[in-house]
Amino acid sequence: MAKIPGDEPRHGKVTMRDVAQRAGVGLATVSRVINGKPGVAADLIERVNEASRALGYRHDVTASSLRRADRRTATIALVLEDVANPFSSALHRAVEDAARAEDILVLTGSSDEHPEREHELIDTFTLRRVDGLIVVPTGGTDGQLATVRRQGTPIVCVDRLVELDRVDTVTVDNREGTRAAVRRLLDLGHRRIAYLGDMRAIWTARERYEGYLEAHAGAGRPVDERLVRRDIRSAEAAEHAIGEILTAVDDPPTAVFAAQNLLTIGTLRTLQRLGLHDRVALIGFDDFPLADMLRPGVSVVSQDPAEIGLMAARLLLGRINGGDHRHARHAVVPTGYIARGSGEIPPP
Amino acid sequence: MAKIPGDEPRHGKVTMRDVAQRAGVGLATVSRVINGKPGVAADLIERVNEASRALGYRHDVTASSLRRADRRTATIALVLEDVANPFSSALHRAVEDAARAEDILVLTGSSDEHPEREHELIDTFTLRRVDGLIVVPTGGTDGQLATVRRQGTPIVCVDRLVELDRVDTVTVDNREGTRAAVRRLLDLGHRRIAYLGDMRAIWTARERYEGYLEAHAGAGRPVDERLVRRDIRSAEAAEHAIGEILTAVDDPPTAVFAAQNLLTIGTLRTLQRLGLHDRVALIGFDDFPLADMLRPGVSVVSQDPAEIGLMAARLLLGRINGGDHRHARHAVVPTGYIARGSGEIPPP
DNA sequence: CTGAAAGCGCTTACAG
DNA sequence: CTGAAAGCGCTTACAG
Repeated sequence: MAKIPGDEPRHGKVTMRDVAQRAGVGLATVSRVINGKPGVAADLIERVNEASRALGYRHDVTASSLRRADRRTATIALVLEDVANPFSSALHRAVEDAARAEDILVLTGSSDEHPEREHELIDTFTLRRVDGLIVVPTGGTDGQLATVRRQGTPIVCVDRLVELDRVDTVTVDNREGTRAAVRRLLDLGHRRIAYLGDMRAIWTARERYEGYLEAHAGAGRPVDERLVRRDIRSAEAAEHAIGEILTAVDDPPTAVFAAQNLLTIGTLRTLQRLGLHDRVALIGFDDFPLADMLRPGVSVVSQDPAEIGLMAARLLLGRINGGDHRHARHAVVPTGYIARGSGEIPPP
Repeated sequence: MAKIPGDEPRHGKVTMRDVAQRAGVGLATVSRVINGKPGVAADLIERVNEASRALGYRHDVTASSLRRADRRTATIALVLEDVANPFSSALHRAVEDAARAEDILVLTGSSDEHPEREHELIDTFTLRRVDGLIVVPTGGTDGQLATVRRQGTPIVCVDRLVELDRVDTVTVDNREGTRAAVRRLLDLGHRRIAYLGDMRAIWTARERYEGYLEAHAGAGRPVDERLVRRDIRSAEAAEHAIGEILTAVDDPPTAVFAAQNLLTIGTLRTLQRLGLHDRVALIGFDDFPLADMLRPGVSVVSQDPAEIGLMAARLLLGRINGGDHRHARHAVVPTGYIARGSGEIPPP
């Protein structure tokens, strides 16, 4: 930075040394008091605190972590798909709040679902010596995660199941949430229920499809493969796919289950375009803003990203705060069902 | 953290000292090469790079910043209203991308519009010695911002105007965007246009209201105070307020301008409830997801948070990278208008 | 152009 | 219980 004449000395220049001097004690004692270590005489504690207050001393966490035995930096990192998408940002906020309660800072990064990018982020964060990592894994970095974990950094994976030694996971019950919702459609009398699913490479997508199959099996109903489209990755692709199914199949579906946000919206567009939005039932997985304002309101299987984030933060902070366990834990956060109309349309 | 027997040594333990040894040079030379400083013999550069690569050396930015004259940490901080709201998170993403291009990390925090919380965040971030600060200011921390700036940290304020020495700002043209939109309604023939506005304490809210007044003045039309409600802070309050205006006023408005996201949605709810959504025109300030899927589609004055974020990042990084100026700069990002139907409804 | 030494702000053995 | 010294991983005067 260019030096501008008017500049004051940069940042609170009062150091521990200053506090020690003013309190008339050694540097080590100040350190002990600041860190709340036991075994310091009460009057010294008093003097240090007073000097610290009088001078406006501000502890430098970064510098302290350098020599510290445990290297703690009071920082954790959060690797998301994209900080700008609603699921990610709600998760982010929940983690921020949980971390703040312990004066821990949160670093974030967006992987955009690219393993290389995720790898890079994990690399950056571990180099900055974060105390722990919460990751929505792309699936392509298991080796790296295992290594980082073995080197001592606690890790919690979120949203997708990973099976790594001492790595905790938090997921929702994708399978059960889907099964229950599809079962509702079957119970309403629907016999031909289309299914739109995300990339098979994604664990959640596979689980949700299993739920769809289980619902049919549980009701003793066959699945018509022609009503199923998987590996759909955008709203546009969903628009197209469901359009095909609705028009090209001779015996078209009377209901649709869209296994992801964007696919729900794409389906909706096509239903509106074909004028079928009041005749074909629709349930989506994952809620979205204004779903209640549409006509009909869109029924969804809802997840609670804030709850997921809180859970992940708890597991991580638990390990960081001395409770590092030998075994991996897996928390499952329940899904809900929000009936708004579209999922309650009966078959003709 | 509890030490688990199976743990490997924590983190890449190869240090600059190791590289120096392997390359057969002094520590200072390694530092010079890593930092790309001029005046090192080509063959030494080669040897250092080779040793560095062979050993898998990873530079510790945090440690380096401790002794560094400019104290740079390759970190900037972003103080948002709430990382989970769409405007904030889009801004966040844009800043992340711009910072990443220069290998700079972004710290974020949510002020929730509370000055005390904002103060705390700025405090935390400066203590961690961030190289710069991008802030969506609550308005209650001007003194702190001025001090931090004087101490040398570049600052860019976003979304709201602040007038502080050497603090840059990025805003949108709230006034002009509003004026143009309201003018459209006037040109359509509307004579009674209701106005719903956010807290007067917020600069953007005041600016938008000015735009509403200017449009009327420009068209030589009077403003009826009974159609104006300001200091509205939630969708529910907007629902209520516009309900009152539409039913209690003897000569009800034929159009509504909602000066903020939530207010637009609240208005929409009431219009739908009263069955007026196809008869009363509506324009909102700030776009929102699925606005195009509603019936009618909701017309809005749109801002581009990604553009705002990019702009802010550029101004900040410019100052950080040696271009610190004496004068404050103020960038204004233009707004757009998206016609989707609701704003195009003519008066009866 | 290059390296040995000092030092950034702190913590941690090590003596007392 | 307390303090002087060494050291965390690096950068920066300071000599050569």
